[in-house]
Amino acid sequence: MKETLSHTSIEPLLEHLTKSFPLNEKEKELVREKFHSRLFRKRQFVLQEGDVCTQFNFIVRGCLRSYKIDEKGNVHILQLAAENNWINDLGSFHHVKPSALNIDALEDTVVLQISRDDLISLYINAPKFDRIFRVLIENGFIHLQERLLQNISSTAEERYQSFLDLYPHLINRLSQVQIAAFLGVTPEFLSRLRNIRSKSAKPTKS
Amino acid sequence: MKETLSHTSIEPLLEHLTKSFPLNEKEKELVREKFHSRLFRKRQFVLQEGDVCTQFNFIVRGCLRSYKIDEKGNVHILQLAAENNWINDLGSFHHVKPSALNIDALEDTVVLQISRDDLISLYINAPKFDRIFRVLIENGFIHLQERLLQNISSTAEERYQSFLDLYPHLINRLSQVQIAAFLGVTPEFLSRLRNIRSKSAKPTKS
DNA sequence: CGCGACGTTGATTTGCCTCAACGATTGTGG
DNA sequence: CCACAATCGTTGAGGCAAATCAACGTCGCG
Repeated sequence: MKETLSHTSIEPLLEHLTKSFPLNEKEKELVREKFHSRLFRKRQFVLQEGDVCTQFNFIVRGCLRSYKIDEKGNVHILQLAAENNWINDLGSFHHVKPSALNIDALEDTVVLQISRDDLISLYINAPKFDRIFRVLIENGFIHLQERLLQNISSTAEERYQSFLDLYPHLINRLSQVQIAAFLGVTPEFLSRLRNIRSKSAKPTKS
Repeated sequence: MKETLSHTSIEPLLEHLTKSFPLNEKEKELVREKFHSRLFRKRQFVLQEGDVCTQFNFIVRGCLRSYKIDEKGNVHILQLAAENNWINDLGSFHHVKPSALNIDALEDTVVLQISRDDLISLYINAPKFDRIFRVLIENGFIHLQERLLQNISSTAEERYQSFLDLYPHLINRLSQVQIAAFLGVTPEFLSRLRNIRSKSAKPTKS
């Protein structure tokens, strides 16, 4: 990966935003002005528990996770976010209060960030962003709802299958430990799940 | 409960909306024009699995639940919503596709409804509603995220305690069956949980 | 009044966790 | 570039939280 971010294009973000609604030149200029790129190395923190989440993060390249550590020290991954995805702690961001979450990098990752103040000024300068971010958050809400539904109504095996369907681009980029923490099972149990599956799966080439 | 809805006030909704941002008279008039009240009797469906969710529902009085029925016939409650809360299937509503959820009434319930088309016209006629609904959905997102976090990182007992803390106004209005379906445990197990708790809880009056 | 939903309790089962051990891989400092 | 440590993925044995199945008294409602 390049060491310098000077050539990091804001194009992926503009493209992503215009998917909801077309932007005029003034609005594009606002985006170019308010968002700033930043590189996070693998394992580097983007947000640490106890800190206030001050930035909205759009991922240009790489992969981040948000997670909570429970009192026993177990890691529970709330979100996995790769290219063209958003990640932050919305509650901490909006209410300007300490976050219970950590966000860190699973790979070297380039993000485009906007601060809370700049986002608010974006809303004020161009109300279209109210609409765009409304739609973005609606989509996030829908995705979160499906994950919760999955979580409360499925077995670990079904959740694993669902993960394979929904995150095909990530299965070869993440360790089993991370996948297990996302599914909400131990790595040992995920290993057993995969083992059982591979035995029962298409014994065609016998 | 009154049989007629003719006197149902739209005031609770206006009050709720102005909590985010003040509305001018024109905007209030739009709300009065676009929202319509409706009564659902206990056990009546507001939305049935397979149907498209065409309405945004704001609860004036009563209590609704959204839930999914899994292949074994078990009920999993996604949301419990009482006075001054919103409930719908946002995914079905926005993408105009069949819902996987049911919504029905746990009590006789009065809601104020707005259709998808009317909501869109609201956004077009007064962009402030883009902002208001952005904030509403942000709050819904934050709440949903906390629920998911709770769900993946806590035991049934902790979730029950959390429910007592977060929904004090509902504990005496819901049957244990409903609470269990919300917590994601069987009614039998919830009964045992309560039993153990009441034994270990303050033996002050001995 | 009768019937179906509710809340409880007991016995048994099960899905997943815990702890422990191992070889294979990764990565890192010397 | 090697040596050592750390992490990873796997497997086994045992344990626990919660589900399942069954039975029974109670209560609200039609």
